[in-house]
Amino acid sequence: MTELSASTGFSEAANALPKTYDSAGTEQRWQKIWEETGAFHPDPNAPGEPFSVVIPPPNVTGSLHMGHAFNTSLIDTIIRFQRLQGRNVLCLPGTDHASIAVQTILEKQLEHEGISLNQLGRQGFLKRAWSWKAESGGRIVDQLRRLGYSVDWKRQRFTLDKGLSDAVSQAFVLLHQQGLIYRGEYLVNWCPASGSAVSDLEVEMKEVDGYLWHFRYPLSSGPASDGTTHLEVATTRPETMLGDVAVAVNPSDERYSHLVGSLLRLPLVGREIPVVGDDHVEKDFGTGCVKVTPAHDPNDFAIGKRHDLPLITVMNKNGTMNSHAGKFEGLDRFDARKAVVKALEDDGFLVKVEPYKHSVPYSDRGKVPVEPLLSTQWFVRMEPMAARCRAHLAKGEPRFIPERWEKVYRDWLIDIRDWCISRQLWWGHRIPAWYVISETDSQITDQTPYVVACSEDEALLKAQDEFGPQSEIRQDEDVLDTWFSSGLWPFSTLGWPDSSSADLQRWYPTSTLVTGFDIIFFWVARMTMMAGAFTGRMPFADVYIHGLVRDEENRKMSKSAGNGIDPIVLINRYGTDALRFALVREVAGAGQDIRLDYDRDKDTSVTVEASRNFANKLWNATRFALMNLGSQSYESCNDIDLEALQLADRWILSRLTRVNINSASRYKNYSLGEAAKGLYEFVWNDFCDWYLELIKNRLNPGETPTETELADQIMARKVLLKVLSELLVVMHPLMPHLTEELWHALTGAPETQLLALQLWPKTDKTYLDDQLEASFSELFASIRLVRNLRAVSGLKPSQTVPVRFVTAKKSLADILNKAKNEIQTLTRSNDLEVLTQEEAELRPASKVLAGVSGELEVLLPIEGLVDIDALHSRLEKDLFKAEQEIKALSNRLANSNFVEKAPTEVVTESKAKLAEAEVQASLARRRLSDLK
RNA sequence: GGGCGAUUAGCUCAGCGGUAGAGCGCCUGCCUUACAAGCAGGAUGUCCCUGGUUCGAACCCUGGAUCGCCCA
Repeated sequence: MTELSASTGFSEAANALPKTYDSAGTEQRWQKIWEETGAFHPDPNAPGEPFSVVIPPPNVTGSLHMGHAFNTSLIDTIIRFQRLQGRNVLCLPGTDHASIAVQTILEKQLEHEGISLNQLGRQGFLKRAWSWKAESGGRIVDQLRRLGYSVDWKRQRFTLDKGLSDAVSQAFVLLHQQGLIYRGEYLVNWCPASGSAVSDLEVEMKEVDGYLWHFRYPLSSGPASDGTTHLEVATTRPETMLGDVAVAVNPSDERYSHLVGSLLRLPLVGREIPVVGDDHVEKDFGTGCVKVTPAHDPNDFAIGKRHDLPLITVMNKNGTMNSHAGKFEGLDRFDARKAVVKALEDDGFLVKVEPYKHSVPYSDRGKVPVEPLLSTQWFVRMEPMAARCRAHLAKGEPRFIPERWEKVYRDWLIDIRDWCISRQLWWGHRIPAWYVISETDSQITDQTPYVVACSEDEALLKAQDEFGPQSEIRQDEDVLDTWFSSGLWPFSTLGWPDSSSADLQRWYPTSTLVTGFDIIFFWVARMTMMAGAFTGRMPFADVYIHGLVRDEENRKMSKSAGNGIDPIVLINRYGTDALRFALVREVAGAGQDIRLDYDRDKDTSVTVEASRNFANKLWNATRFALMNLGSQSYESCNDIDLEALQLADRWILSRLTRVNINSASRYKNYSLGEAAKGLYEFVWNDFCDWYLELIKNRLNPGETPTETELADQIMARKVLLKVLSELLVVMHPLMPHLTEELWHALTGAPETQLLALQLWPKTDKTYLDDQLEASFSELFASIRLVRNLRAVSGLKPSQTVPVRFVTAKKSLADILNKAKNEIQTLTRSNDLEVLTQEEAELRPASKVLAGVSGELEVLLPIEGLVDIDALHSRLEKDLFKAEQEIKALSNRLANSNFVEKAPTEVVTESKAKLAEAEVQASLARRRLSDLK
């Protein structure tokens, strides 16, 4: 426990605190101290059960957005909690090179500057890319710091670091050795905008309004026996007809089956193409005849395979038509579409055009339709890797929270297609494959032999060994898909492939992965597959999946949509802790998206503002405590005699213990929103509204206090210290800066001693007292009743009044009697009595203010100066409510089915409620008649 | 075509078998020596529709509507 110079004087500390919480100064100061003291730089040899997290590395594409702030808030809350639990916590930060995204940004810049890629060259381009990385990465890391992220900056990694790049080469080599990586010519998703192949996951299907063009393909040998002269095909992509190699019909389609085997003459091109029968053709779709372009459509590619058809590619990689397109060569694919339609129409082959809604594959990054294109690429064989993941999943590894995401993950691992990993880009990990060029006259073709190795030297040795000492080699020009390196992140960052790495041994597998549902396939599944292949284990025990941050119109926030909110703007306005608390508090248990309100003109958010106000509430509660703690030593709060406590003390300690236990289990079980909401209620309602108000008198006993009063003051101070100091620890994961600041103010601990590294307060279940809490609920309701009565009848707030409570309920009378002093203060009463019904009857029946609630009647025996009408309507409302309840309850109890079948507790409870409502109604009736 | 969410107070969302809750907003009083970023009091709902199960349904089950997402 903290050493504290006994009487430094809390009031001095209080004087040092301004009236409102200044987030900016406080936050940056603690961020600096945390980092400089190495608070979050763990030693692998330190004691404590390990707990580790690798953060989802942000792309170095500019700056952070709200989604990162959200993810960060959740992770940091979790790891700070685990640290308070005494675990040896590593949270490893870093950034991702984001191959295609960064290259796109840079190419745009170059285009803007009028510099061509060829001019700049690969090396020149990479130089620019690295300087962009320095700038963007630096900005992102600064932003992460401003979120108060308790990560170990000394272990910060970047996916293109030496170590991580070596890991990528090693992984590639190993997969290749195992036959899981292969090279070959296949139809891939070609993004003409970025000039690269992309994976299936980087393609998004979009519904677009297009047309269905119907064309006539004539039979080349004249009319058939039944007089058929042509077949009609329908297509949404006329320009591809230049590459048609067949027309397919369903063999069971009576209209066409006899034509299977006949030849058609392809219009414009003149090529003879066969009619083939294929079961996959839908008879009911269009005309039932499908043009087959195997080199430009995945389905057609499959048909082509089945019928051994040739592949004719009619486009270049930049999306223009090539020499196979004849007179259309050089046209952009969309211009070619118009030209082809026009030509077919002119030649009389166009039958009709109908508007048609269909799905078009778009490139995620390039924002243009992808072109299925035949090209030679590198692939990872997915099925064996997925099978291993499925086997782990069957054992519950990893565990998904919320559970439903497990199904999403599992379904994707079934029927998985191979992963195209090569990208025709410069920024990224160059593929560690070298072609033996001496074998093929330095022309690299599909048949060129190659070697795969971790370095050029090693590759050369391999090549010479295999192809002779004269062998020359040249490295593949392409880079790897960014997700290839991201897949290694949980272990490459910890030192893999060096299995002797202390970090790897200590912290791998990691404990929890926290990420958005949008990258379950891209990232989570890739990590589990890679980890399975290289470490034999799943890379994390738990996967906590959260939703996305949406804007006020429920749109996903993104840079491209231009609706992103810069978290720093909100931090500047409200403080980091306020933003974090607001985000975490919004999280629902089921992992829904969260919607953040934001006024773009004013840069304000009422959600975050509410959290800022909450921070200020806690700030002022602590300030109040400091003003009232006198010379009470901080340590003394550990010495509390439960028996000697006042009821209010025992009540707040019961509440504190409860919130402590609940918070711990909620943090642990990823119910972070629940944790935040529970603490908000405890701080604001229980602690500030009730407890602090209840003890104000005891803290200020006046000029000449009695010995009892002094003892009572000390007691209140001790409890106040205990509650507040524990509360600050429990709140710390959610509002780290504020609580660190306040904890230091309260404990006087030196800056070298940090709240962030304290231990979670021990709970003592003997403090829990259900009955007392129930009694206090009744007490509070009674106080509210008096206040309501005062307000409704227009009494001045400053006016003190006598108060009479009348009740037949013993437990209630009991607590009211015991809390007389407090009630007087909280109701501005100068004279308080608790009476039985009989005692009340003996009083003169003068005109009094009266209200009823439950089995309690409140009388304020004063006359005049009150609003009788308001009081009257208030009582009538009470009566109406009571009567409604009586009706409902007696109906229920009159139902023999209910009495027989409902659990006895419920029946008893209903009877009790009915009795209570009846008392309330009769009280209200009597008071109403008194008023007349 | 298959699947998954959502639909509750003006707004944002909790609740998930025992006759509706929070924050914000709104109304009425208060500059009460921690906090006006505050205090006290108050109003506000065919819990999307439809059947069904049940003594009892916002909650469970059928069917449907609307919005959103994922996969093909």
